[in-house]
Amino acid sequence: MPKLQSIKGAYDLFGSNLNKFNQVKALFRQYCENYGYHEIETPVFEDLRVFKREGDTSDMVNKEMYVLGNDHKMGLRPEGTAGIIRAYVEHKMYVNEAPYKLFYAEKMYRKERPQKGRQREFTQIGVENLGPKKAIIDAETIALGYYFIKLLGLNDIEVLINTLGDYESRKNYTEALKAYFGHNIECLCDDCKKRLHTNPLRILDCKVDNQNDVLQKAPKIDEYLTAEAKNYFKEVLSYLDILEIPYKVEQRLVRGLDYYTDTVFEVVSTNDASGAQSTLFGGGRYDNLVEYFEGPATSGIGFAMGLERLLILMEAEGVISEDTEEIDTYIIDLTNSNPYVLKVASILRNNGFKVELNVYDRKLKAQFKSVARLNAKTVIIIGEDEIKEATVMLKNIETQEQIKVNLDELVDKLEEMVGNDIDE
RNA sequence: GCGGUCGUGGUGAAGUUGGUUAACACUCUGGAUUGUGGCUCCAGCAUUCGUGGGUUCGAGUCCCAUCGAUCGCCCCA
Repeated sequence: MPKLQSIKGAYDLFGSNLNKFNQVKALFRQYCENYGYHEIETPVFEDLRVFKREGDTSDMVNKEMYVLGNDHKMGLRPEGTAGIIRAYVEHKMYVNEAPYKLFYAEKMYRKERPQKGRQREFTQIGVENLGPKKAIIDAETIALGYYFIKLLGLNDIEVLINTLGDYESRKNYTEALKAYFGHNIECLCDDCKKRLHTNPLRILDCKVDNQNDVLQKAPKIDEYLTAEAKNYFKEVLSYLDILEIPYKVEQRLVRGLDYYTDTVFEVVSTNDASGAQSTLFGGGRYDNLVEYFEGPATSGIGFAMGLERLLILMEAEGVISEDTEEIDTYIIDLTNSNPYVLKVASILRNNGFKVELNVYDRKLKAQFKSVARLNAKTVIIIGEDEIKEATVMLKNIETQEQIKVNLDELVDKLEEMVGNDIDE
């Protein structure tokens, strides 16, 4: 049997790392609830058609999805939105008052080459806001993500925003680009020649061809936007101004998913620590997704944030609070496992105290080492004498004060000691 | 999916042009006259160098494969 290890791009999470994960998740849950969002969990695997829709050109769905089942009809979710919309329609959540707001913190799967800030199994925390389209909601959603990152203490971030117009605008624009670049294909780099077929909008964002004259003169999205779409976008921006959220309108910003319409946004890190994966969260509005799942015409907007990337940055910017774990008391046992010791521990634990007890035959000194390691606020020492008298030696680590207490008043005494510590 | 770099114990790591017992530090375990620690001192802890194969009298050190990590491309969270 060879030594087994975790699968490429999938990682074990434990100890202080898991702790940090849970801290950020807890904060996110709380913050989402401030905005009236409710948590949802959907299955990690779904019918392939949930993720892969007709005409979908994205790599994420076509190349990077883990396909499951003997008949290859299921897939591991590469993103959260599709599954949630499926659930939204399946359970007719649209009967609730709009907007209906959902958030999630779940694992996603994408078969890419692992890299810093990019794993095959990773965690996304995100939101979906379903209901009639309204500019104020777009701004509110961006605000939720932006302020959450600020709440974590992160500073080196930038908000990029753009509009794709409605579904028709986007389609027309894509066609126009295909035609335009098709005529000028010789001027493009090799990558862009490929992009012409896969994702023409991406050409606009090419680093190689950036200064290329052909690129500079390419058709602009503006020309394909309806007046309505333009006004909508303006309105979104005005709300962001009011909220004092700094943003940069990035005409070339295109998201990888095909379902986006109107507002799209991306928050990137400007910190070097994020390496080649600088996007912290991205999202946008989608007008047709609910209908795709046979639900009533409903718009939606959401974003997803990479939790692992968030933590890389928090580490780099030094904003992670290392919370020191402490326990209320450590029970030192000098008797070699007399049942009395276990009974005392049990009584205290049932009264809400965090208690650890010595279970091995160890010298007093070794046991005191555990006291320090576990960050115990108090120590309880039990030897033959204490058992005989049904008492316990209780010591306050901070003040060094030590008293003998009867078993029946131990809970109160400990409460006093531990309680005092908290007040100070 | 493509290209570059790397892979030594729980951790950080040293290991010369291949040559007997794999440095050092932290952690951990035990001890320093038998009921009071966090300091100090002493001792112990990798049959083995990601894994498999090859070259060689001899490989952690060279070659191949494989797995993994990492950086860039691509893509995206």
